[in-house]
Amino acid sequence: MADATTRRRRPGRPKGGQVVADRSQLLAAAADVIRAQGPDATMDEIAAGASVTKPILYRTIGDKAALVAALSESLIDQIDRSVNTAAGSATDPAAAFEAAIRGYVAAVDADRNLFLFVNSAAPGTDQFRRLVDRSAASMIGVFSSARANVGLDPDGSRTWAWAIVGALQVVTTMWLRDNDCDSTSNGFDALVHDVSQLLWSGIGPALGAARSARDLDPGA
Amino acid sequence: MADATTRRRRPGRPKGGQVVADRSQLLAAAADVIRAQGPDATMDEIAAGASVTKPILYRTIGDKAALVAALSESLIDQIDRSVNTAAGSATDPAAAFEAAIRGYVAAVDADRNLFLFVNSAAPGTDQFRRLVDRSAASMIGVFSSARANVGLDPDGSRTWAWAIVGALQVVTTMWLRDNDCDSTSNGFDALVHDVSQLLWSGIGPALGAARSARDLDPGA
DNA sequence: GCCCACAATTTACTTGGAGTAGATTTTTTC
DNA sequence: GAAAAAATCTACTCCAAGTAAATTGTGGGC
Repeated sequence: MADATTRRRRPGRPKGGQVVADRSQLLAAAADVIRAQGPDATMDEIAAGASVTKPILYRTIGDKAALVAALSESLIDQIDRSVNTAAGSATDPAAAFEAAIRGYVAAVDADRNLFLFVNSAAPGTDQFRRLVDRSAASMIGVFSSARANVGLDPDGSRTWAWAIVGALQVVTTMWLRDNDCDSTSNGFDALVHDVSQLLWSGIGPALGAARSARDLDPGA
Repeated sequence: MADATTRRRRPGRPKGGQVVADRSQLLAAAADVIRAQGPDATMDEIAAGASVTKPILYRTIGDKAALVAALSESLIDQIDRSVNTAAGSATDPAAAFEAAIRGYVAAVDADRNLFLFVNSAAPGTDQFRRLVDRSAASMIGVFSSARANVGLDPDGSRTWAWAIVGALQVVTTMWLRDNDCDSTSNGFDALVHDVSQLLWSGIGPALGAARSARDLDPGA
Protein backbone atom coordinates (compact mmCIF):
# COMPACT_ATOMS: atom_id res chain seq x y z
CA MET A 1 0.00 0.00 0.00
CA ALA A 2 2.74 2.39 0.90
CA ASP A 3 4.57 1.44 -2.27
CA ALA A 4 1.62 2.27 -4.47
CA THR A 5 0.75 5.65 -3.05
CA THR A 6 4.20 6.92 -2.12
CA ARG A 7 6.49 6.09 -5.03
CA ARG A 8 10.15 6.85 -4.65
CA ARG A 9 10.70 10.28 -6.18
CA ARG A 10 13.72 11.32 -8.12
CA PRO A 11 15.49 14.18 -6.33
CA GLY A 12 14.65 17.78 -7.03
CA ARG A 13 12.38 20.54 -5.89
CA PRO A 14 8.72 19.46 -6.03
CA LYS A 15 6.25 21.09 -8.40
CA GLY A 16 3.70 22.99 -6.37
CA GLY A 17 6.06 24.10 -3.64
CA GLN A 18 4.57 21.31 -1.55
CA VAL A 19 6.34 18.79 0.59
CA VAL A 20 6.08 15.35 -0.92
CA ALA A 21 6.53 13.26 2.20
CA ASP A 22 3.38 13.63 4.24
CA ARG A 23 3.90 13.02 7.93
CA SER A 24 0.75 11.03 8.47
CA GLN A 25 1.39 8.95 5.37
CA LEU A 26 4.87 8.19 6.65
CA LEU A 27 3.55 7.18 10.02
CA ALA A 28 1.01 4.88 8.44
CA ALA A 29 3.69 3.31 6.27
CA ALA A 30 5.95 2.90 9.29
CA ALA A 31 3.18 1.15 11.16
CA ASP A 32 2.65 -1.16 8.21
CA VAL A 33 6.32 -2.05 8.09
CA ILE A 34 6.42 -2.74 11.80
CA ARG A 35 3.32 -4.88 11.61
CA ALA A 36 4.87 -6.87 8.76
CA GLN A 37 8.52 -7.08 9.83
CA GLY A 38 8.08 -7.22 13.56
CA PRO A 39 9.07 -4.98 16.42
CA ASP A 40 12.78 -5.15 15.54
CA ALA A 41 12.29 -3.24 12.31
CA THR A 42 15.17 -0.83 11.81
CA MET A 43 14.89 2.75 10.71
CA ASP A 44 16.39 1.73 7.36
CA GLU A 45 13.71 -0.87 6.86
CA ILE A 46 10.99 1.54 7.86
CA ALA A 47 12.28 4.16 5.47
CA ALA A 48 12.55 1.63 2.68
CA GLY A 49 9.07 0.34 3.39
CA ALA A 50 7.73 3.85 3.11
CA SER A 51 9.57 4.27 -0.21
CA VAL A 52 11.56 7.10 1.25
CA THR A 53 15.16 7.52 2.28
CA LYS A 54 16.34 7.79 5.83
CA PRO A 55 17.03 11.54 5.92
CA ILE A 56 13.47 12.18 4.76
CA LEU A 57 12.19 9.99 7.53
CA TYR A 58 14.31 11.82 10.09
CA ARG A 59 13.43 15.21 8.65
CA THR A 60 9.71 14.52 8.68
CA ILE A 61 9.28 12.50 11.85
CA GLY A 62 12.31 13.15 14.00
CA ASP A 63 14.46 10.50 15.61
CA LYS A 64 13.38 7.03 16.61
CA ALA A 65 12.00 8.21 19.93
CA ALA A 66 9.76 10.65 18.09
CA LEU A 67 8.56 7.87 15.83
CA VAL A 68 7.77 5.74 18.84
CA ALA A 69 5.97 8.64 20.47
CA ALA A 70 3.90 9.31 17.38
CA LEU A 71 2.99 5.66 16.92
CA SER A 72 2.19 5.28 20.57
CA GLU A 73 -0.35 8.09 20.26
CA SER A 74 -2.36 6.25 17.66
CA LEU A 75 -1.94 2.91 19.38
CA ILE A 76 -3.09 4.30 22.69
CA ASP A 77 -6.05 5.92 20.98
CA GLN A 78 -6.87 2.59 19.41
CA ILE A 79 -6.61 0.82 22.75
CA ASP A 80 -8.72 3.47 24.43
CA ARG A 81 -11.42 3.02 21.84
CA SER A 82 -11.38 -0.72 22.36
CA VAL A 83 -11.50 -0.26 26.12
CA ASN A 84 -14.36 2.20 25.99
CA THR A 85 -16.38 0.13 23.59
CA ALA A 86 -15.95 -2.94 25.73
CA ALA A 87 -16.67 -1.16 28.98
CA GLY A 88 -19.65 0.68 27.60
CA SER A 89 -21.66 -2.49 27.07
CA ALA A 90 -21.61 -3.47 30.73
CA THR A 91 -23.90 -2.34 33.48
CA ASP A 92 -22.31 -2.89 36.83
CA PRO A 93 -18.90 -1.30 37.50
CA ALA A 94 -17.04 -4.53 38.18
CA ALA A 95 -18.19 -6.04 34.90
CA ALA A 96 -17.30 -2.83 33.11
CA PHE A 97 -13.83 -2.98 34.57
CA GLU A 98 -13.30 -6.56 33.49
CA ALA A 99 -14.59 -5.68 30.05
CA ALA A 100 -12.15 -2.79 29.92
CA ILE A 101 -9.27 -5.12 30.71
CA ARG A 102 -10.51 -7.47 28.06
CA GLY A 103 -10.63 -4.64 25.58
CA TYR A 104 -7.08 -3.67 26.43
CA VAL A 105 -5.61 -7.12 26.02
CA ALA A 106 -7.60 -7.73 22.86
CA ALA A 107 -6.43 -4.48 21.29
CA VAL A 108 -2.81 -5.19 22.13
CA ASP A 109 -3.15 -8.71 20.83
CA ALA A 110 -4.59 -7.45 17.59
CA ASP A 111 -1.62 -5.18 17.00
CA ARG A 112 1.10 -6.96 18.89
CA ASN A 113 4.02 -5.93 16.73
CA LEU A 114 3.17 -2.30 17.05
CA PHE A 115 2.69 -2.73 20.77
CA LEU A 116 6.10 -4.32 21.12
CA PHE A 117 7.75 -1.66 18.97
CA VAL A 118 6.19 1.10 21.00
CA ASN A 119 7.27 -0.66 24.17
CA SER A 120 10.83 -1.07 23.00
CA ALA A 121 12.17 1.42 25.51
CA ALA A 122 13.80 0.13 28.66
CA PRO A 123 12.33 1.08 32.02
CA GLY A 124 14.21 4.06 33.34
CA THR A 125 14.56 5.81 29.99
CA ASP A 126 12.73 9.04 29.36
CA GLN A 127 10.90 7.34 26.52
CA PHE A 128 9.52 4.72 28.85
CA ARG A 129 8.37 7.27 31.36
CA ARG A 130 6.69 9.39 28.73
CA LEU A 131 4.80 6.37 27.49
CA VAL A 132 3.71 5.41 30.98
CA ASP A 133 2.58 8.94 31.72
CA ARG A 134 0.69 9.04 28.47
CA SER A 135 -0.95 5.71 29.09
CA ALA A 136 -1.82 6.61 32.64
CA ALA A 137 -3.30 9.97 31.72
CA SER A 138 -6.63 8.49 30.68
CA MET A 139 -7.14 6.81 34.03
CA ILE A 140 -6.03 9.47 36.44
CA GLY A 141 -9.14 11.58 36.10
CA VAL A 142 -11.46 8.67 36.75
CA PHE A 143 -9.53 7.44 39.75
CA SER A 144 -9.11 10.90 41.13
CA SER A 145 -12.82 11.58 41.42
CA ALA A 146 -13.57 8.03 42.50
CA ARG A 147 -11.04 8.27 45.29
CA ALA A 148 -12.33 11.63 46.33
CA ASN A 149 -15.83 10.15 46.57
CA VAL A 150 -14.71 7.65 49.18
CA GLY A 151 -12.51 10.10 51.06
CA LEU A 152 -9.14 9.08 49.65
CA ASP A 153 -6.41 11.52 48.68
CA PRO A 154 -6.78 12.19 44.94
CA ASP A 155 -3.00 12.33 44.60
CA GLY A 156 -2.86 8.57 44.93
CA SER A 157 -4.64 8.14 41.63
CA ARG A 158 -1.42 8.72 39.76
CA THR A 159 0.18 5.86 41.64
CA TRP A 160 -2.81 3.66 40.94
CA ALA A 161 -2.65 4.48 37.26
CA TRP A 162 1.05 3.70 37.12
CA ALA A 163 0.51 0.40 38.86
CA ILE A 164 -2.28 -0.61 36.52
CA VAL A 165 -0.32 0.40 33.45
CA GLY A 166 2.61 -1.67 34.68
CA ALA A 167 0.50 -4.65 35.57
CA LEU A 168 -1.22 -4.65 32.20
CA GLN A 169 2.00 -4.11 30.30
CA VAL A 170 3.79 -7.01 31.93
CA VAL A 171 0.85 -9.38 31.95
CA THR A 172 0.12 -8.70 28.32
CA THR A 173 3.74 -8.99 27.28
CA MET A 174 4.18 -12.24 29.11
CA TRP A 175 0.97 -13.57 27.74
CA LEU A 176 1.90 -12.75 24.15
CA ARG A 177 4.89 -15.05 24.50
CA ASP A 178 2.73 -18.08 25.10
CA ASN A 179 0.23 -17.18 22.40
CA ASP A 180 2.21 -16.40 19.30
CA CYS A 181 -0.36 -18.00 17.05
CA ASP A 182 -3.81 -18.44 18.51
CA SER A 183 -5.14 -15.11 19.63
CA THR A 184 -8.36 -16.66 20.84
CA SER A 185 -6.85 -19.23 23.14
CA ASN A 186 -9.00 -20.13 26.08
CA GLY A 187 -6.26 -18.82 28.36
CA PHE A 188 -7.38 -15.38 27.28
CA ASP A 189 -10.53 -15.38 29.36
CA ALA A 190 -8.78 -16.73 32.41
CA LEU A 191 -6.04 -14.14 32.08
CA VAL A 192 -8.46 -11.27 31.78
CA HIS A 193 -10.50 -12.54 34.67
CA ASP A 194 -7.51 -13.00 36.96
CA VAL A 195 -6.04 -9.60 36.24
CA SER A 196 -9.30 -7.78 36.59
CA GLN A 197 -10.06 -9.61 39.81
CA LEU A 198 -6.69 -8.69 41.24
CA LEU A 199 -6.98 -5.05 40.35
CA TRP A 200 -10.62 -4.79 41.31
CA SER A 201 -10.71 -6.73 44.57
CA GLY A 202 -7.04 -7.11 45.38
CA ILE A 203 -5.31 -10.11 46.85
CA GLY A 204 -6.66 -9.39 50.30
CA PRO A 205 -9.62 -11.75 50.05
CA ALA A 206 -7.33 -14.62 49.13
CA LEU A 207 -4.31 -13.85 51.25
CA GLY A 208 -6.22 -12.57 54.25
CA ALA A 209 -7.98 -15.91 54.46
CA ALA A 210 -4.68 -17.78 54.34
CA ARG A 211 -3.49 -16.17 57.50
CA SER A 212 -2.40 -19.43 59.04
CA ALA A 213 0.04 -20.03 56.19
CA ARG A 214 3.09 -18.70 58.08
CA ASP A 215 2.21 -15.07 57.33
CA LEU A 216 3.46 -13.67 54.04
CA ASP A 217 6.75 -15.20 53.00
CA PRO A 218 7.34 -14.56 49.31
CA GLY A 219 11.01 -15.52 49.53
CA ALA A 220 10.57 -19.13 50.53
CA MET B 1 37.68 -1.89 45.95
CA ALA B 2 37.59 -3.85 42.77
CA ASP B 3 40.81 -2.18 41.71
CA ALA B 4 42.57 -3.30 44.84
CA THR B 5 41.54 -6.93 44.78
CA THR B 6 41.46 -7.60 41.04
CA ARG B 7 44.61 -6.04 39.59
CA ARG B 8 45.15 -6.25 35.89
CA ARG B 9 47.38 -9.24 35.17
CA ARG B 10 50.12 -9.22 32.63
CA PRO B 11 49.44 -11.84 29.98
CA GLY B 12 50.72 -15.35 30.34
CA ARG B 13 49.86 -18.71 31.73
CA PRO B 14 49.11 -18.49 35.46
CA LYS B 15 51.27 -20.17 38.05
CA GLY B 16 49.22 -22.81 39.78
CA GLY B 17 47.12 -23.82 36.82
CA GLN B 18 44.28 -21.75 38.31
CA VAL B 19 41.99 -19.35 36.59
CA VAL B 20 42.78 -15.81 37.61
CA ALA B 21 39.58 -14.06 36.66
CA ASP B 22 37.14 -15.10 39.35
CA ARG B 23 33.57 -14.93 38.18
CA SER B 24 32.12 -13.67 41.44
CA GLN B 25 34.84 -11.06 41.79
CA LEU B 26 34.09 -9.83 38.28
CA LEU B 27 30.40 -9.64 39.03
CA ALA B 28 31.06 -7.66 42.17
CA ALA B 29 33.32 -5.30 40.28
CA ALA B 30 30.72 -4.91 37.55
CA ALA B 31 28.10 -4.06 40.13
CA ASP B 32 30.42 -1.46 41.61
CA VAL B 33 31.00 0.13 38.23
CA ILE B 34 27.29 0.23 37.51
CA ARG B 35 26.56 1.74 40.89
CA ALA B 36 29.17 4.41 40.27
CA GLN B 37 28.72 5.14 36.57
CA GLY B 38 25.00 4.61 36.30
CA PRO B 39 22.82 2.18 34.39
CA ASP B 40 24.27 3.20 31.01
CA ALA B 41 27.66 1.76 31.82
CA THR B 42 29.08 0.06 28.73
CA MET B 43 30.81 -3.27 28.64
CA ASP B 44 34.09 -1.44 28.01
CA GLU B 45 33.62 0.63 31.13
CA ILE B 46 32.67 -2.40 33.18
CA ALA B 47 35.70 -4.31 31.97
CA ALA B 48 37.96 -1.34 32.67
CA GLY B 49 36.43 -0.89 36.11
CA ALA B 50 37.13 -4.51 36.88
CA SER B 51 40.73 -4.03 35.72
CA VAL B 52 40.20 -6.60 33.01
CA THR B 53 39.89 -6.45 29.27
CA LYS B 54 36.73 -7.06 27.40
CA PRO B 55 37.50 -10.56 26.10
CA ILE B 56 38.14 -11.67 29.67
CA LEU B 57 34.82 -10.27 30.71
CA TYR B 58 33.06 -12.05 27.88
CA ARG B 59 34.99 -15.26 28.47
CA THR B 60 34.17 -15.29 32.17
CA ILE B 61 30.64 -13.95 32.27
CA GLY B 62 29.20 -14.36 28.83
CA ASP B 63 27.47 -11.64 26.85
CA LYS B 64 25.65 -8.65 28.26
CA ALA B 65 22.44 -10.58 28.73
CA ALA B 66 24.32 -13.07 30.87
CA LEU B 67 25.77 -10.25 32.93
CA VAL B 68 22.32 -8.83 33.45
CA ALA B 69 21.00 -12.24 34.40
CA ALA B 70 23.77 -12.79 36.91
CA LEU B 71 23.38 -9.37 38.46
CA SER B 72 19.63 -9.71 38.59
CA GLU B 73 20.05 -12.87 40.63
CA SER B 74 21.88 -11.07 43.40
CA LEU B 75 19.65 -8.03 43.20
CA ILE B 76 16.52 -10.11 43.43
CA ASP B 77 17.99 -11.99 46.38
CA GLN B 78 18.74 -8.68 48.02
CA ILE B 79 15.22 -7.44 47.39
CA ASP B 80 13.74 -10.68 48.67
CA ARG B 81 15.73 -10.36 51.88
CA SER B 82 14.52 -6.81 52.33
CA VAL B 83 10.94 -7.85 51.64
CA ASN B 84 11.06 -10.77 54.04
CA THR B 85 12.66 -8.79 56.81
CA ALA B 86 10.07 -6.07 56.46
CA ALA B 87 7.13 -8.43 56.23
CA GLY B 88 8.34 -10.56 59.12
CA SER B 89 7.91 -7.78 61.65
CA ALA B 90 4.19 -7.41 61.02
CA THR B 91 1.35 -9.37 62.55
CA ASP B 92 -1.73 -9.08 60.42
CA PRO B 93 -1.50 -10.06 56.73
CA ALA B 94 -2.45 -6.68 55.34
CA ALA B 95 0.24 -4.94 57.33
CA ALA B 96 2.74 -7.59 56.30
CA PHE B 97 1.85 -7.01 52.68
CA GLU B 98 2.32 -3.28 52.96
CA ALA B 99 5.60 -3.83 54.74
CA ALA B 100 6.68 -6.13 51.95
CA ILE B 101 5.95 -3.45 49.37
CA ARG B 102 7.86 -0.99 51.47
CA GLY B 103 10.79 -3.38 51.62
CA TYR B 104 10.73 -3.77 47.86
CA VAL B 105 10.72 -0.09 47.07
CA ALA B 106 13.34 0.63 49.72
CA ALA B 107 15.67 -2.05 48.37
CA VAL B 108 15.32 -0.79 44.81
CA ASP B 109 15.83 2.75 45.95
CA ALA B 110 19.00 1.76 47.79
CA ASP B 111 20.46 0.24 44.65
CA ARG B 112 18.74 2.19 41.95
CA ASN B 113 21.51 2.10 39.39
CA LEU B 114 21.76 -1.64 39.56
CA PHE B 115 17.99 -1.90 39.36
CA LEU B 116 17.93 0.24 36.24
CA PHE B 117 20.78 -1.69 34.65
CA VAL B 118 19.09 -4.99 35.31
CA ASN B 119 15.86 -3.57 33.92
CA SER B 120 17.51 -2.29 30.78
CA ALA B 121 15.77 -4.83 28.59
CA ALA B 122 12.74 -3.78 26.60
CA PRO B 123 9.44 -5.53 27.22
CA GLY B 124 9.07 -8.25 24.66
CA THR B 125 12.68 -9.34 24.70
CA ASP B 126 13.61 -12.71 26.10
CA GLN B 127 15.72 -10.97 28.68
CA PHE B 128 12.74 -9.07 29.98
CA ARG B 129 10.62 -12.16 30.20
CA ARG B 130 13.30 -14.13 32.00
CA LEU B 131 13.59 -11.36 34.55
CA VAL B 132 9.85 -11.20 35.08
CA ASP B 133 9.63 -14.93 35.45
CA ARG B 134 12.48 -14.90 37.91
CA SER B 135 10.96 -12.06 39.92
CA ALA B 136 7.56 -13.67 39.92
CA ALA B 137 8.86 -17.07 40.99
CA SER B 138 9.03 -16.10 44.65
CA MET B 139 5.39 -15.12 44.77
CA ILE B 140 3.76 -17.85 42.79
CA GLY B 141 3.97 -20.44 45.53
CA VAL B 142 2.38 -18.16 48.09
CA PHE B 143 -0.43 -17.08 45.84
CA SER B 144 -1.03 -20.57 44.61
CA SER B 145 -1.81 -21.98 48.03
CA ALA B 146 -3.67 -18.86 49.10
CA ARG B 147 -5.89 -19.04 46.06
CA ALA B 148 -6.47 -22.73 46.58
CA ASN B 149 -7.58 -22.00 50.14
CA VAL B 150 -10.39 -19.79 48.94
CA GLY B 151 -11.37 -22.02 46.06
CA LEU B 152 -9.63 -20.18 43.23
CA ASP B 153 -7.79 -21.85 40.41
CA PRO B 154 -4.10 -22.00 41.40
CA ASP B 155 -3.10 -21.34 37.80
CA GLY B 156 -4.12 -17.72 38.19
CA SER B 157 -1.31 -17.13 40.65
CA ARG B 158 1.15 -16.76 37.80
CA THR B 159 -0.96 -13.99 36.33
CA TRP B 160 -1.19 -12.33 39.72
CA ALA B 161 2.55 -12.51 40.17
CA TRP B 162 3.14 -11.01 36.72
CA ALA B 163 0.75 -8.20 37.43
CA ILE B 164 2.35 -7.39 40.75
CA VAL B 165 5.84 -7.51 39.30
CA GLY B 166 4.74 -5.14 36.56
CA ALA B 167 2.96 -2.80 38.89
CA LEU B 168 5.93 -2.59 41.22
CA GLN B 169 8.39 -2.18 38.40
CA VAL B 170 6.57 0.69 36.80
CA VAL B 171 5.61 2.42 40.02
CA THR B 172 9.13 2.20 41.33
CA THR B 173 10.68 3.33 38.08
CA MET B 174 8.36 6.29 37.80
CA TRP B 175 8.91 7.17 41.41
CA LEU B 176 12.70 7.12 41.06
CA ARG B 177 12.40 9.86 38.47
CA ASP B 178 10.90 12.29 40.94
CA ASN B 179 13.27 11.35 43.73
CA ASP B 180 16.76 11.46 42.34
CA CYS B 181 18.22 12.81 45.53
CA ASP B 182 16.15 12.37 48.66
CA SER B 183 15.46 8.71 49.21
CA THR B 184 13.44 9.42 52.33
CA SER B 185 11.00 11.86 50.82
CA ASN B 186 7.60 11.85 52.44
CA GLY B 187 6.10 10.77 49.13
CA PHE B 188 7.63 7.39 49.86
CA ASP B 189 5.09 6.47 52.50
CA ALA B 190 2.17 7.62 50.42
CA LEU B 191 3.44 5.69 47.42
CA VAL B 192 3.87 2.49 49.37
CA HIS B 193 0.48 2.87 50.98
CA ASP B 194 -1.31 3.54 47.71
CA VAL B 195 0.27 0.64 45.87
CA SER B 196 -0.26 -1.79 48.68
CA GLN B 197 -3.85 -0.68 49.06
CA LEU B 198 -4.50 -1.16 45.37
CA LEU B 199 -2.99 -4.61 45.26
CA TRP B 200 -4.48 -5.71 48.55
CA SER B 201 -8.02 -4.36 48.29
CA GLY B 202 -8.27 -3.41 44.63
CA ILE B 203 -9.97 -0.42 43.15
CA GLY B 204 -13.39 -1.92 43.64
CA PRO B 205 -14.11 -0.17 46.93
CA ALA B 206 -13.38 3.19 45.36
CA LEU B 207 -14.79 2.70 41.89
CA GLY B 208 -17.76 0.61 42.94
CA ALA B 209 -18.89 3.49 45.12
CA ALA B 210 -18.60 5.93 42.23
CA ARG B 211 -21.17 4.05 40.24
CA SER B 212 -23.07 7.14 39.27
CA ALA B 213 -20.01 8.61 37.60
CA ARG B 214 -21.05 7.59 34.07
CA ASP B 215 -19.82 4.02 34.53
CA LEU B 216 -16.19 3.42 33.82
CA ASP B 217 -14.88 5.68 31.11
CA PRO B 218 -11.07 5.78 31.22
CA GLY B 219 -10.83 7.28 27.76
CA ALA B 220 -12.56 10.55 28.50
C1' DG C 1 14.50 32.30 -23.75
C1' DC C 2 18.62 31.59 -20.68
C1' DC C 3 20.84 31.33 -16.29
C1' DC C 4 21.26 31.37 -11.35
C1' DA C 5 19.49 30.66 -6.67
C1' DC C 6 16.90 27.58 -3.89
C1' DA C 7 14.60 23.50 -2.09
C1' DA C 8 13.99 18.74 -1.67
C1' DT C 9 16.24 14.41 -2.16
C1' DT C 10 19.78 10.89 -2.12
C1' DT C 11 24.32 8.80 -1.49
C1' DA C 12 27.73 7.90 1.54
C1' DC C 13 29.63 8.85 5.74
C1' DT C 14 30.44 9.10 10.99
C1' DT C 15 29.59 7.46 15.63
C1' DG C 16 29.12 4.27 19.38
C1' DG C 17 28.61 0.02 21.60
C1' DA C 18 28.44 -5.22 21.38
C1' DG C 19 31.01 -8.96 20.43
C1' DT C 20 35.37 -11.57 18.39
C1' DA C 21 39.74 -13.09 15.96
C1' DG C 22 44.41 -13.27 16.09
C1' DA C 23 48.83 -11.58 17.91
C1' DT C 24 51.46 -11.62 22.39
C1' DT C 25 53.40 -13.00 26.72
C1' DT C 26 54.37 -16.13 30.31
C1' DT C 27 54.48 -20.78 32.32
C1' DT C 28 54.90 -25.63 32.00
C1' DT C 29 56.75 -29.92 30.18
C1' DC C 30 59.77 -32.94 27.70
C1' DG D 1 66.84 -25.36 26.30
C1' DA D 2 62.89 -25.39 23.02
C1' DA D 3 58.20 -26.22 21.91
C1' DA D 4 53.42 -26.51 23.48
C1' DA D 5 49.78 -24.57 26.27
C1' DA D 6 47.13 -21.21 28.68
C1' DA D 7 46.08 -17.02 29.69
C1' DT D 8 45.98 -12.14 28.20
C1' DC D 9 45.57 -7.88 25.18
C1' DT D 10 45.33 -5.18 20.76
C1' DA D 11 42.73 -4.27 17.09
C1' DC D 12 39.25 -5.48 14.39
C1' DT D 13 34.23 -6.39 12.50
C1' DC D 14 29.33 -5.72 12.61
C1' DC D 15 25.06 -3.37 13.09
C1' DA D 16 21.92 0.29 13.70
C1' DA D 17 21.21 5.32 14.63
C1' DG D 18 21.81 9.59 13.01
C1' DT D 19 24.00 13.31 9.70
C1' DA D 20 26.72 16.05 6.21
C1' DA D 21 27.64 16.98 1.71
C1' DA D 22 26.86 15.94 -3.14
C1' DT D 23 22.93 15.73 -6.62
C1' DT D 24 18.91 16.95 -9.17
C1' DG D 25 15.21 19.27 -10.30
C1' DT D 26 11.88 23.79 -10.03
C1' DG D 27 11.01 28.85 -9.91
C1' DG D 28 12.19 33.66 -10.66
C1' DG D 29 15.23 37.59 -12.63
C1' DC D 30 16.94 39.66 -16.72
